[in-house]
Amino acid sequence: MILSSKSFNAWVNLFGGQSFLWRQTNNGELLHFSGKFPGVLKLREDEIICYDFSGNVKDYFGDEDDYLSSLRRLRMIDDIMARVVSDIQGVRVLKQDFEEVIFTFIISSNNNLPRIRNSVLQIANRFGRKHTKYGACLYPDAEVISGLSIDELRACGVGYRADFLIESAKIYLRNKNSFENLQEEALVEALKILPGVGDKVADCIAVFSGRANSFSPIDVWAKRILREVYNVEFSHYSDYRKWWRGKFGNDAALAGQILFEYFRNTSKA
DNA sequence: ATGCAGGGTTCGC
DNA sequence: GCGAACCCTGCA
Repeated sequence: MILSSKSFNAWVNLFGGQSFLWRQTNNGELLHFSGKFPGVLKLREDEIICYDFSGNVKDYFGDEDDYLSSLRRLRMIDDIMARVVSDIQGVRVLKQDFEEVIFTFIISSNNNLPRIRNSVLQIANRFGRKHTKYGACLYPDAEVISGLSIDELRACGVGYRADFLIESAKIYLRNKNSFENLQEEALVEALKILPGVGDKVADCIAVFSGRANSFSPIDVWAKRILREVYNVEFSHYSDYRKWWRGKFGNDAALAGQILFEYFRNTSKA
């Protein structure tokens, strides 16, 4: 499969904080060291070539036509979106494996991107199986994580989240089926039974696995941007979800990614 | 050098 | 509902 660089910004989408399961190899390719969905991307000037993905590649990266019609709708919402959408290209929302997003984003709470990435990579390298072709270690599944010790995980730099990961893995394995038919708010509420998963991480899981699109995760940056750009601020997290849905409907998840990319880089907020 | 924030959540009151 | 603690690193 081939993606156009213009309609898919690999650097932003894969390394901007939606996923922690990508890394550059020494020959410059991008490796998805996911245990569920491994594969390799080669970046050319104007296209991205996907190799050896075991699953449905198209589903993971999102459909180009859906993306373009979302952009058309977002452009018409207000002047801010009109400007932002025309300035930013190729920012999308990934549809990652549900289980893997859970067990990488638990590590993200009160943490920073380089450290999260480092922890995720260490967990893969120590406890993941090797990819048959590339020899890289792939991120372990919930089954494996549930069997690790706190010390083994702490050695990967996750700190107090080690306990969250192990306990959540056990609870997830027992309740796997209960998540299957849930989406949007119902899904984020259900996800909060997992220790280490609060409002924000639940939103990340739902949105970055493609199972919610009517809101976008609210972190410190998002709060800052929404306050300064749209002049909105709430004390209850769920009020942000309502605001997103009211403003952007089913394009809210994409709107969030595009807005944050724009205002974080250009610091025009 | 000390303090604080970093893509928050849990626990205790 | 509210504040504090949490593991650890980088940066002011």
